[in-house]
Amino acid sequence: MPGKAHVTIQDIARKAGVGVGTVSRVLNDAPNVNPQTRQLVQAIMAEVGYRPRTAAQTLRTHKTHEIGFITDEIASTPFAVDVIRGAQDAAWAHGKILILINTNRNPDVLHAALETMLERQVEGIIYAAMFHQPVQLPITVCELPAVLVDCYVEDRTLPSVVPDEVTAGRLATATLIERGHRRIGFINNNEATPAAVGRLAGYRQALAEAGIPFDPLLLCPEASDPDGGYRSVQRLRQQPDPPTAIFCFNDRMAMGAYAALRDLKLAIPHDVAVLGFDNQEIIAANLRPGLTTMQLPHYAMGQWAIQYLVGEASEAENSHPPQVQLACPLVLRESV
Amino acid sequence: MPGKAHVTIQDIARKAGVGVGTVSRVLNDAPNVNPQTRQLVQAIMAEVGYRPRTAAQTLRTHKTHEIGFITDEIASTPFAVDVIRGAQDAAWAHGKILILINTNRNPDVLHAALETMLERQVEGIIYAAMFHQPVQLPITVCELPAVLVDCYVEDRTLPSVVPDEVTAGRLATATLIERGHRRIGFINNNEATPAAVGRLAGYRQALAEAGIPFDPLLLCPEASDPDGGYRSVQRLRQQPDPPTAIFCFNDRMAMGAYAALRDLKLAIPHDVAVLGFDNQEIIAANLRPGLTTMQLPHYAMGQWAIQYLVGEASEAENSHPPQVQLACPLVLRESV
DNA sequence: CTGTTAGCGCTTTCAG
DNA sequence: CTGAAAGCGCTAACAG
Repeated sequence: MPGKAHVTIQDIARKAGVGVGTVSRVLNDAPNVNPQTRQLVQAIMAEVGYRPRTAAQTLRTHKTHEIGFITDEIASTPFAVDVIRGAQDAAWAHGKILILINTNRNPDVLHAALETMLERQVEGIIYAAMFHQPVQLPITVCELPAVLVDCYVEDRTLPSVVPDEVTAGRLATATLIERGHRRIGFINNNEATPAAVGRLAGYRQALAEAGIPFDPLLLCPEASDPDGGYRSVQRLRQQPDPPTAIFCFNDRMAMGAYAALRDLKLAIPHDVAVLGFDNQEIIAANLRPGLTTMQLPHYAMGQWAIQYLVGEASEAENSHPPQVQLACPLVLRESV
Repeated sequence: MPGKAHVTIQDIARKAGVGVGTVSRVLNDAPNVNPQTRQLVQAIMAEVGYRPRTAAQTLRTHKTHEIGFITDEIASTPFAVDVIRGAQDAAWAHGKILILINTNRNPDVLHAALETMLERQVEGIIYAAMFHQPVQLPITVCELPAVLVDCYVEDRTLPSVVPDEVTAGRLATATLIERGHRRIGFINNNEATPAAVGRLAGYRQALAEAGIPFDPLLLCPEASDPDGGYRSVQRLRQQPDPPTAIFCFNDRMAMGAYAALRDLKLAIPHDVAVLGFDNQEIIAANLRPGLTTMQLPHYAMGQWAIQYLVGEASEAENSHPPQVQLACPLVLRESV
């Protein structure tokens, strides 16, 4: 007598003195079952610790309740986990489970990952990049519903959800303008990413709306780290008519800006207001004074991706794959 | 004629003029197949884009190649993703795929998650906590191989992998001693976690090994945030014989220590050396001078968990579940 | 080396 | 309301 075999629907059918069909029905909460019978069957199931085998159900129904989640690289940014969290929470709420594969930016792995997911018959695929960027994907993705998170394909043939960089840049700048500032410096990332381009557009838009002319002297493209922020502030403050407020591409640059301002004996926000981007708690909440900053909608993007995938069926072949932009909330602290 | 049905092994068998058995054999790289036949079959498979259905294989073989990964809460610490990365990379290397469920510390979700994984017949379960701690788990886990990451059960009945806090505390302190310091302050977390208790033990051990008497005045239990670090340094430096080196429970406290030292016009490391814990890049690499700190083996723990699960079969009912402690490497920068 | 034949455990008509 | 029967797509003997 080998190790105890798996308890099947047959076993419990026999013990209950009913047919397997009936057992299957109570298992799936089908309505047409005699309450008495149902109770009996359930009791026996509980007693023997019966557990349906997912593989068998899947083979029969062709429903896996799985969603593939592929990332280019999980690690890079600390808040990127929020995308996973958002997706995971939403998936669980919808009775779906997440299959996770990290490609480490390796095209071969990506290809294999896609293949694996196709073989598993996942119900949809989420491809998440760790920062807002255009991507190229093997066409295979098209074989089933897919959503891009924090990235998009140039030809827009795949649905995608990204942060609304322009509005965020505009909101950040407008916040500074509302505080009475007219000379607002923008320390931008010197790489032409969607984030840099979008936020700059938003910055100019806010300026225009307030009737403030754009001054190229106030724009500082730099390396997106603390040093870049430090150098930019030095440069900015050397000008004849220096900015009284500074909008930084990210919190790390803002960190450098704080250091530069301190070295220049300038008080925040009294002498110069500073506004960051990313809301990296470790920086934003711990800087003195607390850094006012914009928050990326990572959790919301992960959530949206799942919701789109789950609801997609009802939309039946929508003409254009949606290209959604999610708002970046302002996190107000004491630096403006 | 409905939407094209899935291409099965039967289809390709027919097209190739062979039996399904043969097709199955080439699919599984079985040795006993005529090279000619194999090529033919493979060609046809490629041509029609055949893809084996995982569910069918699983139902038949009872092998899922899945490993469940359960976390208590993904978000809290930014470096926690490294555990996932380590596990994911190792899993992929072993042909296993990860099923991810985040419980948000909800016992009901945990229970349901376990149930789901059992139904899926995962080959093993990893339960990862987001910081080193004892945990309680429903016994269900015992039904299949499980590994605890960054946590353990009090009775040690489940294998677990955690950071070697004692050795880390000893190494950190010894590093300071080597630099010639005799008065070494330890700003510890004021909660009695394994990390706090272990590192303190290591601190005392290193002191003892160097023949330096332990001075309770140099021990500062505090809230593990920048403010706690700031306050501690103020207190420590007020003493008649103040420490010339400070070991901080984490980088955030070290961040506060830097601020306090700056306010006291004390230079790092010239006047006072500072050593942190966690190697949170955003802090450690950006502080001036760069913070020397200890690194938690997150990636390695995730990796170890998978390797244990995969290799476990060969160990055949080992008497005691292993309780592994992984080393925390020292990351040398300029603060000591 | 290869075709045939049983099922894996479950769902789903189809008759009662 | 319920039992019986037919597979889902694949693997694994078992005879050739």
